[in-house]
Amino acid sequence: MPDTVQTPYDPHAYPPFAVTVDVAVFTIRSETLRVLLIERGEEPYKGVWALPGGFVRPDEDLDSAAARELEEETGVTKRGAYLEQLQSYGTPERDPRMRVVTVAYWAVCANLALPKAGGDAIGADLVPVTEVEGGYVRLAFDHNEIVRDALERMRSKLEYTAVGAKFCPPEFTISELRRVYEAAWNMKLDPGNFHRNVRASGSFERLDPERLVERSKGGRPASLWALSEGLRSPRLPIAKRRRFDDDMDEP
Amino acid sequence: MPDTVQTPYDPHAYPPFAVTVDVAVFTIRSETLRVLLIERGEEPYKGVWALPGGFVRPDEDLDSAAARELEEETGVTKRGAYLEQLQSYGTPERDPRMRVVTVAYWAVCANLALPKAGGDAIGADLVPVTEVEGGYVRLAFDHNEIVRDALERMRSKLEYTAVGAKFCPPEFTISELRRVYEAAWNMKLDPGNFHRNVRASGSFERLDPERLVERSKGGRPASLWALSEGLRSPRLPIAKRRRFDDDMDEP
DNA sequence: TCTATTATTGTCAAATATACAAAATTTTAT
DNA sequence: ATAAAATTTTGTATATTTGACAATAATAGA
Repeated sequence: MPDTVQTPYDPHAYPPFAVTVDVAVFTIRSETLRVLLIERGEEPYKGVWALPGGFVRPDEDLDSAAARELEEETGVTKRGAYLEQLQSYGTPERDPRMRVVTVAYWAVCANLALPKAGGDAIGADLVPVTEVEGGYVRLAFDHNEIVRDALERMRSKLEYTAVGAKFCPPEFTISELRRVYEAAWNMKLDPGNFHRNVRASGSFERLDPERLVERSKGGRPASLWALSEGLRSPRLPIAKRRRFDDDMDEP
Repeated sequence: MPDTVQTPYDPHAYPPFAVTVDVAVFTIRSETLRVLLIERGEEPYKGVWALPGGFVRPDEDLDSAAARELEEETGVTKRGAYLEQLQSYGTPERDPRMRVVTVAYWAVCANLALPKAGGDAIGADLVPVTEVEGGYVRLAFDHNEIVRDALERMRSKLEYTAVGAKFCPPEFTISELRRVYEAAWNMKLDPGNFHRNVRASGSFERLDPERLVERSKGGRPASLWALSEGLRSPRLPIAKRRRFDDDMDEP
């Protein structure tokens, strides 16, 4: 810009920032979409629930820092999960200590073990996202906003990618996958139509002529399926987020 | 994590980072989608083309910093453009001077004036994105990657939001809007179907019984349209990115 | 006036989605 | 053992949406 005589800012004084990563880890437990929260053991916000996260190390990539935080809190390595950058948050007052910009990530894990407190956390839990979205759980910093944005991104990605499979173990039935969508979107989906969409998406493949029983409760045994290769974008959406009768919320 | 006796990292030593914003400003000029680039006047990468950007000031919001950079380089205020955060880039070696994390934004402007050099730029230009995507223009830092990601996000948002209208002046014809899509996706769209989709999207409204002529070349005069209110998500996609005969590239 | 050009509306067939029925194959209850 | 219920899977009829393209409208320019 046309810098006049008096420049209000010296571009050579790089203002010092701290940079952190925070990760919204989603999983499904007892038919409920949950987010991993830790209870902070240090000021600021000591004793308050927050997303797992921490400072990016001097020689560490942002993605690596997020993967490290993910593994520290869950024991799950990057290969066993889906991890994607969301966006950054950096209002000047978001951390009372100093100027901190956080790079937020979201992750999806299958069958997350009940987390143990560790590091600077005095507690940890898998909290139903309805409690966060409903405002019943107040999080530290701007983490309520981050969770809201992460949920929106995750729910939207379910429509046109195969990321939903990351909520399941490597081998899963189509009904198990459908229950992922039903928990994440809080709505019922038609089993027949969902089945057809999964097959047509081209993102999944049936495991040989196997059958699965164990999943109790009677009914015809289901075939096992797996992600066909990596996590490519499927040609067709797995499911559209539209209403299907039932007592659940509308989208 | 189960911190053992020897912790490999002291969490109280906040590693100092510099934080910048970089903005990929898109516009359309002579039927061509272009991105605003500046020629750096300072080391590193002096004389190399780069995205406009700069350091976030100590008391400045990230969005404000991006809006400031946008206005400094284009003279366009946030109200006249669309500005959205993309994501952050922070590999340790991306800036040879020091550890810099950049928060990338993308913006859409209508009728951008040919930019003047200013500040730490010795040149500026609106470069066709094909030259950047084709690898004919090598940008400073990781800005080639940022432009690629910004393009992908922008093109994808054209499908299900009304952001394309921001390439046009406040009042525009449906054909002008169609040419935005055609330039951005590098493909022809069927005029009739596009017209129907715009009307059905619910994101635009026709300006009273006005007509427009001036847009030379003969033909029936077109109605003027405008974004109906802010930039909400339309109920229906404006256009699907599928082929329509012609000599342009396939999607 | 006649032709070319662009805008707008309309039409029809193909593709897709939705609702729902039916068949297959198991567990659980009687 | 038999019946009933549950669950997966395939199929089908209808409605909706899309894509291709025709038809009409309204102008500029020759």
